[in-house]
Amino acid sequence: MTLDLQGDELLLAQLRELLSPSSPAVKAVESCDGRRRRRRGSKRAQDDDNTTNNGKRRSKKQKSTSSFVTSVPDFDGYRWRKYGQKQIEGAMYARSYYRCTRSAEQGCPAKRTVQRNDDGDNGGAAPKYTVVCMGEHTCTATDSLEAPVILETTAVVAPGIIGTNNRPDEDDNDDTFTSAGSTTTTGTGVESPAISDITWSSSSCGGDYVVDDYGAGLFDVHDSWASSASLQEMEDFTGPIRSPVHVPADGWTIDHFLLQLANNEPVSHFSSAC
DNA sequence: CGGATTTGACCCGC
DNA sequence: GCGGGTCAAATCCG
Repeated sequence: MTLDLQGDELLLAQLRELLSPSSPAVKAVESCDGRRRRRRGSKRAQDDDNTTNNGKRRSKKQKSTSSFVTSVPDFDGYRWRKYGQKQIEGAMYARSYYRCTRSAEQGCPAKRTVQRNDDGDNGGAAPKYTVVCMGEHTCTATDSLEAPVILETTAVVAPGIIGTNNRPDEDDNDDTFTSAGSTTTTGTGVESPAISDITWSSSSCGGDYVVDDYGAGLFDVHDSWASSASLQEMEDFTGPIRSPVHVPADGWTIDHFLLQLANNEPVSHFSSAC
């Protein structure tokens, strides 16, 4: 994955630019550098006697975590709500903390952190992000807008999915892409997340392992299809799914996919529809 | 107006 | 004590 990858990422970047106007995430970025947010004081220091010590603190250990590296971190099929951002020691970019938007309604424990990799120069292409998922989704997708549909190509993007910033020229808060905001639905709410050359690893079963080749092979790039299929068509997922789209089985969630990858199992849900 | 984001402070494991 | 993870008020934005 050297030259081809760069080409793919170039294409990705171009697609991002094409679709970015529809992305609220980009707006967020723009607003970020456009005007500085006013400092807001936290009242914590004043009334911390009853606001912080009410036993609501987390337990730091998460049972199962899985991580992967992707240039499209906002792919997931779920909606995420950002609840924190932190500059990590030794990391060039801040780490963002997300939890499932249904954590409140349905008590979904799923969380994830997204951190842009310090991969320096990648030719202005999409930067890579390390996404660490913690906990599994217990929320149902029935009432949500997410009906994960995996495209086979890394270059294919869902409406709004890639509208995230991924701007290599941002140096500080460019990981403020919004996963939640990017999950714009089209009609039936069918979503078509795209995975771009992901590198998976899992610590859920002890010991990390990387499935770089696996992921790369799974989501092989089909430039020809990606470029021949018009973006308009791709945006219209209310209709029948086109052949290059892999439709997951019932009850599929990204977690299943994560688990399968983590267990080095064949991803049977992704039957080749080509 | 309600949901999402920002961000400083706080908590807690190591 | 340090640093990562979380909280929650303030703010933004559609």
